[in-house]
Amino acid sequence: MPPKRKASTSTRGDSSKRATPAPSAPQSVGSSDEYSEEGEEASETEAENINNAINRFSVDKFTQKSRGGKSRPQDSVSRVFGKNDFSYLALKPDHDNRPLWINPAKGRIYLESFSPLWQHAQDFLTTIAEPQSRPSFLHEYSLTTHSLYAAVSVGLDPNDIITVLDRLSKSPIPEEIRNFIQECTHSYGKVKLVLKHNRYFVESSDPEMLQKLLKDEIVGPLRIEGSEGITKEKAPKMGGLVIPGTKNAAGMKQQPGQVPDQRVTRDEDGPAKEDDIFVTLREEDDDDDDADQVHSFEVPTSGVEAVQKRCLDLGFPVLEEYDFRNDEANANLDIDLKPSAQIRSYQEKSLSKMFGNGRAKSGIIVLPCGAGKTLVGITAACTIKKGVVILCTSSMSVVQWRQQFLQWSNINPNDIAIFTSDHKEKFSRNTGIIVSTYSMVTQTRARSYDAQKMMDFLTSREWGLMILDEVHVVPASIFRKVTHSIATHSKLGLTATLLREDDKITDLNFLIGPKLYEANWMELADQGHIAKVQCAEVWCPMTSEFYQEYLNESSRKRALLYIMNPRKFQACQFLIDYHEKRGDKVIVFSDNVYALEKYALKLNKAYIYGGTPQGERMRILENFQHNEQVNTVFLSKIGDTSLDLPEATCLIQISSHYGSRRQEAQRLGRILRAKRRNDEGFNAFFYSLVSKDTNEMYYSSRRQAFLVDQGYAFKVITHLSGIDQLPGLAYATAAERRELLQEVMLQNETSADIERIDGDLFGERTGGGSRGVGQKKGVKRTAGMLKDLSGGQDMAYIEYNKSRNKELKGKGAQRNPFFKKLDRENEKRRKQAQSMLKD
DNA sequence: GACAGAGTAA
DNA sequence: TCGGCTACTCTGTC
Repeated sequence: MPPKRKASTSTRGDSSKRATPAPSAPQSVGSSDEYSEEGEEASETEAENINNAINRFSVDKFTQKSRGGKSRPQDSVSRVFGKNDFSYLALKPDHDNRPLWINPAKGRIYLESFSPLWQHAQDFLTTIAEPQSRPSFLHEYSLTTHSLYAAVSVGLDPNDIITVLDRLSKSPIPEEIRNFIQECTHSYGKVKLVLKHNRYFVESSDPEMLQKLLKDEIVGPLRIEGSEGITKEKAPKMGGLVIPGTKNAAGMKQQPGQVPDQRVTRDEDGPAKEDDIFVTLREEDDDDDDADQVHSFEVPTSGVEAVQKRCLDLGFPVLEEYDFRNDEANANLDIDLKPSAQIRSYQEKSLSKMFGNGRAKSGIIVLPCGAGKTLVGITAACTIKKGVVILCTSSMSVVQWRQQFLQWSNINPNDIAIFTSDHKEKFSRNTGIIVSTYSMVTQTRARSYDAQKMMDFLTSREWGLMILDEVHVVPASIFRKVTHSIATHSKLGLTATLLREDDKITDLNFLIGPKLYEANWMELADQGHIAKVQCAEVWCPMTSEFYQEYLNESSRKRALLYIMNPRKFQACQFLIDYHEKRGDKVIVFSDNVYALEKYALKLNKAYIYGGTPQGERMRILENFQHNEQVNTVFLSKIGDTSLDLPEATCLIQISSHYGSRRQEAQRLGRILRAKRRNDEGFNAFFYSLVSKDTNEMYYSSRRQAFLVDQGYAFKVITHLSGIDQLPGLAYATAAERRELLQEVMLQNETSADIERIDGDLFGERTGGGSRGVGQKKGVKRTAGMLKDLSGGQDMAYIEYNKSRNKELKGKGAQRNPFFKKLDRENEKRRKQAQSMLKD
């Protein structure tokens, strides 16, 4: 088989799996003759399958034509692409100069990122479509109803969308896409949800639309009797709104002739004619129907979510806008950005989407961690200048938000209050900012007296803005209540990773609002706003002892084995040593607290997990940040969300939560804000330690999907050169490794079932049957034997291991005392390890 | 300030 | 694809 052809086809096979579309390139595909000389070999690969299909083509050619449905022109390889054959789409003569391919069946848009028009096209596409995958050369976007709603909400006209799309596309816009855009956009903004005096009203200037809703089986019954009314409303003008920290409110609203902001266009040098792509988009909003009559009816607070969801399903999404400049009912808050706070171009872009027409639109802004999400939130608050509620996931980030507010704005410290379990402050004046956690606000059980009073305060008034940090958690069943239990005129969701492993993420479209802006990570890295990162996956072989146990354990217990793999430990030790010598600050992540503690104590490093008291967390982080001696810190998954670790430059991941893409991305985000990022050739490092030939490999690939979509490339490291020469390498001898294995197995069984310890160490062995997987008895027994050989049943061995003996003593009586003792033990050791930090 | 207990996310 | 398991946060009591 000619290698050349094989290579080319397999490339196509691979790429179609990820970003590359191969959408409609009839000319580029060879004729059937070229392929027909291929032999009929057994199909091993996908590429092979494709070839076989091509070979069969001559037979299928006629049957296919006679098949019903639309008759599209077919060519030699149409059969292969099936529904994805778009060869009927004609290419424009100058298609080479245009960067977009469009898939009419799925609404997917593919952008050639090497095109000179790339920058323009990207700005446009992020406005009208959702980025799916942005690797080096070809970016994939998806045109969805939500993305189109968002586009219209920032002031784009459907015809403009089609015009610009057409200008950028290699082929004329397919009919399907035109219709889709028209349909999605024409009813947008017809229905509004308005908060007035703590009551919600559904408003529309079109009485028919309202009638339609009142007749709807879901919305109708929710109406509060006798609340229909007609009001006159004057639509506000955009003019004069300036987002603090920016030169002007910019974004889509620049005057056609105006020279665009330098910072925004710094690295754009496309042909001059392309600047007018956006001219059509910069026209003023069609607020022609100013002073229109508005019809409305009231819905109860509890019904708001249902109404929003229903309207979205019906195809007229509810618009939530806050005309804060004309709001006289709520007191103004005295707040402004400090002059020193300079907003970056992408922050400005995202804010201009939010305040695009002079009012505040609810929605979500997606920025990588370290790119200044907090500052975006603060700027939004400074623009609206009304009462603000900020919700975070942990008490730690509550403190940080407050600090950031004090740092970037001139807010009076008395006007910004914290509401968590141990701080229940109130602001002294009639309006202010409250920072709290989701769980504090959604708490359903009995509250302490103070907390209840605080909640009453929160729910009894109207707020101008609610900032939802880490907004991807909101769709979770109880957190979503916050969106309506606190009355607010606008909502701003912030997150780095708009991802969940379940399908609730789309709920955010009606819980909060559309995605207003999503940054491109690679671009921010190129511009020096976030650090460049080298990603690597380190493959650590399992030692034979560990692998033996691994093969014989039920899946649940396997995890601990591959996390505690001595080779992984060594790799971790080596990498820490290597990077500390380079002067890096290293964070090690472990999802598993047992492993976290084990690693940290063995390597004599500080660690933080959920049980670490607030004060101690602060102290450790403080030291990590400023103390030259403390260059490594171990974090449990508490570090995934909301910890602010400005100076880390290297990250090592030793265990993680299954295939959670969010976690991976969030962790990576921890090193993106490195201050040295602008040094020549500076790189941050992200290592994922994976035990070879275990489930971890599979999870790891799943986890990386998001980052790969963001354009990151993972290198695979199979050998760390010099690791064997490292002085003081842990678990270098077989004896040490056996001891570790023994400990791990014990721990393993301890957490799984306390009774087992008796059987394992003191009781009689009852063969394979007692240990879970019954089917593989023969193998199990062998494993038991191996374990015995390794010292498991040997009392002498146990005597050597004093601390373990102590634990075993406690174990005999009851279940709980054992755990208590174990915990106390761990606590003691932990304190010892960390007391060194206090000096 | 420590601890138990409950509820939640993922 | 599903469900388990773990970590985390908050409350209230001592």
